[in-house]
Amino acid sequence: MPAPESRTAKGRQTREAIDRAARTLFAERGFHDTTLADITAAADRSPALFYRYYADKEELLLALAEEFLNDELLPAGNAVRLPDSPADRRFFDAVVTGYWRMCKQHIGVLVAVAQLAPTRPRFAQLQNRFRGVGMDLAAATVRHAQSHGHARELDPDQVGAAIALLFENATAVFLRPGGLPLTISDTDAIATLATIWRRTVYGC
Amino acid sequence: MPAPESRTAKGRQTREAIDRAARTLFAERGFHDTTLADITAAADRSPALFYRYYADKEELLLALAEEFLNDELLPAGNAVRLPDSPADRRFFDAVVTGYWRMCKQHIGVLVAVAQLAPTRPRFAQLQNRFRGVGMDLAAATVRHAQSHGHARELDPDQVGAAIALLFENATAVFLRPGGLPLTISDTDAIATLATIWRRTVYGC
Amino acid sequence: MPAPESRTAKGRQTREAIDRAARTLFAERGFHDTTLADITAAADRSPALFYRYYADKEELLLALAEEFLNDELLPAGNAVRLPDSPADRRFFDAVVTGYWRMCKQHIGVLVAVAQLAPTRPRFAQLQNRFRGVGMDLAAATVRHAQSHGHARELDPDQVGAAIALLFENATAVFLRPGGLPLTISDTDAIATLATIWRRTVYGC
Amino acid sequence: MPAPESRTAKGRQTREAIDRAARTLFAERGFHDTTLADITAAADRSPALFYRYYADKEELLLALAEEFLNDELLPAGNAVRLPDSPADRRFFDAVVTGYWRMCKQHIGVLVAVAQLAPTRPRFAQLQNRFRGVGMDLAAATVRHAQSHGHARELDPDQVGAAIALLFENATAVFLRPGGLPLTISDTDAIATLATIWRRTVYGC
DNA sequence: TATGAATGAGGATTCATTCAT
DNA sequence: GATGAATGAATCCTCATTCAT
Repeated sequence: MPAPESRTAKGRQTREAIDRAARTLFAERGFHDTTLADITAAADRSPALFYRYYADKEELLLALAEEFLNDELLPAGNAVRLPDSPADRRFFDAVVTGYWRMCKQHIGVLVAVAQLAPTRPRFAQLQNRFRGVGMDLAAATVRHAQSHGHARELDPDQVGAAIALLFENATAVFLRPGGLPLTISDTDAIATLATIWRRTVYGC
Repeated sequence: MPAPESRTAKGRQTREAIDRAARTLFAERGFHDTTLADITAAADRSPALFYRYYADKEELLLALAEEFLNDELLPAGNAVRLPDSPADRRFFDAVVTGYWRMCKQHIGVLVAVAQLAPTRPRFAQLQNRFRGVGMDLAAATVRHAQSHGHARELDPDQVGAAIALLFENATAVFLRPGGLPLTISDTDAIATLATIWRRTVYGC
Repeated sequence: MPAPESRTAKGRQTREAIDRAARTLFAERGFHDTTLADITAAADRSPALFYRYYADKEELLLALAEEFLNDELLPAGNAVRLPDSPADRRFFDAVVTGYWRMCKQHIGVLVAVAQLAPTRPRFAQLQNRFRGVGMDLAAATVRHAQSHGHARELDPDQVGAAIALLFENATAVFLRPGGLPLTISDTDAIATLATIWRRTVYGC
Repeated sequence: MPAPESRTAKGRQTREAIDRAARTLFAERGFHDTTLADITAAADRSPALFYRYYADKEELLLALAEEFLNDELLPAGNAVRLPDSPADRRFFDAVVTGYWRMCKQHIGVLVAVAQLAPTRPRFAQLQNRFRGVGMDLAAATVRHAQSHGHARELDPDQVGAAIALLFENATAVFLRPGGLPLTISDTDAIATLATIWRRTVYGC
């Protein structure tokens, strides 16, 4: 039923209005507390219209998430180089900053996916693809460091996974209002994450 | 309406049956996909009986979480000592192992709280109290290390928060089936977390 | 199941505690918003105990109403004399005062009966027996006046009914807090009712 | 959620079907014994549809009552003139007849409001607005009579209130089947009420 | 494409009432 | 006589989803 590529301009506008409304509402209320009626109302459209574009609410989230993953996260992940040396603080800062910015734009989608993942295998897999980007990158930095004589004792994959999970949760928590008692600026949060990553890999 | 401490033995049994059922189901299906009917059925009781013990599903979760926090997590947190030296790997392993074990018992509650926190302030606060335990401890290890000349550049509170978020997400993910593509044994997971913590604090 | 005359003293106490609680609660919240649990809790007894004394909530109300009717209203109604003359203001004042006082004690029962009467024939009949007392008396004053040359044009029964309905509603309204925008003292209310009755019958 | 004025004709029909069903059922069974399912079934609609038009059963009653009050009772009340003289029986008959007819159309609403008023402040206030119409009018006739030398001893407001309460109860009782043991035709009831009112004011 | 109206299925919740002790 | 525990049968209400236009 959903047209693969919505033909008319009007149709595209509607779809985008729905997407935008969903992203905002997911960020504010999470997945379960956002009803389809909320979304279509926020998009100034009729409830029935939703079904011209998506089969159901999960399909919508899936589409938003895939879009984020394929259009932003994966390309960004592939473009990353590895650090030149233990002293290359620029590398860690730059990567974390980029990651942070992207997540900030799509925090609603990330939160919604995280709410569904424990229950729906489909979303668990999706979430793992998100994680994979970070895991692979972090693991690569470990291997890279090891090839230069550092961090001998570390298991690259396990450490990579842990680093990715740290980042995932940190964005989810810091990027939402009221997430923590402690208020931390974006800059500080980024610096802290970069530091932990770096010290884990290089020990300094 | 729910008697503060159910008087009779029968009542206590029922309450525990409900609690047990809820813990299991929350772990399996999360909060939103567990209905009250599911819980009472799993506890082999009538749906109406639920309301003798809890006002609603959120109240139940709150009680389970408070119990975990007050009876296990906080006492354990208070009992922890600080590491003797950078070489005191025992310290980190022991603490992480203890934390891991406790979370494993209550993973359903942790998952459910995490699902509600983005939406319900009450649960966001509760979650922060959980986090607080880890944050304080991790921050203390940073300060302790600094007082011995290590980790000068770190902000103890921010690093403490990050470490706590790492642990929170790692337990949530590793302790559930299908959480990650990568399968990691409990021992390995514990070792990895302890290592990241230690290297962040002491750089080795 | 309910013992006709509760044997033991303890039993009588319990029954009276329940009756008292019901009267109070009916007055405060009406019949439908008073649950059996409310009543037994207010009586400091267990819910199950209720059924030793009454078959259900309606039976309880019925008993309270019958008691009021048979023990107070009917005897009082029978004891009334007729007015000596058009100038006998004492008569009307005294009768209305007595009626007012009795109703004040049992306003909860009256309100509850009034709430059920539109629906349950049993209570409609009961309500009519209450009304009958006033109707008969008022009709008698009309006939009495006519036998002395007054109020020729009036139909005694119809006027009696109307006067009774006036009194019924006036007590129901004035004897409950917030009943009317206008606040009227008991004395004034009584005087006004007596006056309307008298002027209707004697025209002065 | 309920559109202010349902746009389409179909919507208006449905709303009216629900209103009609509610008026009938309230008249037959009162408020508490009429379920939403009863109403929607009588309106030949699905239960869920109710919530497109009203938030709940009380909101529905409120709307019906406001409509009656604002569209019929208040305009009629404002249009009334005062009696020319003590002999102006036409006045009293006409006013009472009009009132009687209006109430007859909406007896269900009146009964339902009366059932809720003892408990819900909102409905108590509403009921007082209904009463206000009669109270003001009756009080005005007293004042008018006093300005021509009659009824010196009466307090206009208190007598007005009492007359209004008489009418309120008389309609509630006579306009429902089985209300009284005594069967009285509409004409007789109207005549009796008019007479009591007139005699109270003018003494003849 | 778009919409207001309509619905079915399901979950939370309440309460009178009964049971076992 | 008394009680805490337990239950079945409603009822309200929500929401994703479909229909008719």
